[in-house]
Amino acid sequence: MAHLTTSVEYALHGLLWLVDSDVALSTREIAEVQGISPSFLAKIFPRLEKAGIVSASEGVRGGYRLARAADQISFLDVVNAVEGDKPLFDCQEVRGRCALFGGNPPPWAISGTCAIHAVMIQAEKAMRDVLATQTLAAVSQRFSRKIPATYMADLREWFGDRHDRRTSRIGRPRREGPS
Amino acid sequence: MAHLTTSVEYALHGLLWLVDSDVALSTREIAEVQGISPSFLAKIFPRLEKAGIVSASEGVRGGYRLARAADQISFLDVVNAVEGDKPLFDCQEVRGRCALFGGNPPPWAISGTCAIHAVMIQAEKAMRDVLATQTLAAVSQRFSRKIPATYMADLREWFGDRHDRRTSRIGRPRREGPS
DNA sequence: GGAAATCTACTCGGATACCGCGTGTCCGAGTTATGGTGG
DNA sequence: CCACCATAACTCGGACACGCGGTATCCGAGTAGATTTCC
Repeated sequence: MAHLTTSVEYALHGLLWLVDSDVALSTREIAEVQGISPSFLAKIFPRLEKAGIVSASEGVRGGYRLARAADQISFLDVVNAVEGDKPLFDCQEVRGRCALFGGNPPPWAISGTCAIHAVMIQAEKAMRDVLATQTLAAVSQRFSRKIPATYMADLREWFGDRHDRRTSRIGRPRREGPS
Repeated sequence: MAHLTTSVEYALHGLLWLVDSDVALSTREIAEVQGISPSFLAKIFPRLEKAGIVSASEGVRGGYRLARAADQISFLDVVNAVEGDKPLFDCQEVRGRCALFGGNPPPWAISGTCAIHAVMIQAEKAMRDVLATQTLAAVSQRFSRKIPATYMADLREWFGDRHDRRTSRIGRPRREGPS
């Protein structure tokens, strides 16, 4: 398992579907069009909503939309929302455990940040800076440049069919018994 | 658990003890002076040796020394040695799983690197670049500036006592039976 | 025809299981230096 | 006096247990929208 988890990857891929969509998409739709687990994606999106990245609408034809413009959503926003800005390195404070201190480390040994920790913080900041510069809009644009027109049409059809099938069964009570 | 693990932290702290040492230090000594698990540290140092960061000498008074100058050992070297340059992000290739492809993604969809993956690679590179700039010598120097002279003397005594006790018992067969 | 009931699909939240990996311990094998022992 | 042996401490390597957290599934509760039913 890497530090940037699969959850983040699924969230980002899912969000890209919302960039150009004018209707709300349910987690099930997003999951199934990508061939990933609907149950798992349904656990990720609430975190994005709590972070204000997407807004949810309930009920039939409910789903998620982007809560703000795609160029205002950075990769860092998504990572923090899904993982809760988990640190890259958690210092065990080895400094203060030196045998000579006997459990009572002197102030000079534990003041400030650990020299090793400081390097790691710097490395983490460099990583996060890169994530902060990349937005959903930029990546979406970069990606849509590769897509052939026929694929776009097929996608529209796929979502259209799904949408029709969804609403056509709403509210129709069962005529007869089970099976 | 973070991406830069406790093993890396222990390795770095351990290596710092070797920077200014003219004798080889055993993993047990290094672990006990720092108050960490000797068994665990003994599992980490062989990796550093395999990577050519330290050199081991066997037998009594054996132990580890730095295999090259401390300013030629970067944090990145240590991280790679201990963790085996585990990627920050492992792409699940969601691109090719789109439902429209039906298991056979077209070449345009899976050629090149995934747009999301590319961002992560860039972020990882930024992190590794920082780690590559920091050397053991630099951090050791930064740290030794904080250490009072009395502490240095105490340390020398601690290692001296240990060394004497170690050699004074070598080769002396038990005079009497157990206990 | 309009209001209420019904049904469906959705989001939300929690409970649960699985599994890989990092942490930590333990033990046996092989190696080296030291000091005692026997020729 | 010298060669040999026993001992202690070390590295090396693997086996093993433990626990945490990420992945993944399932289910119940509450909600919104469309249709049918009833007055």
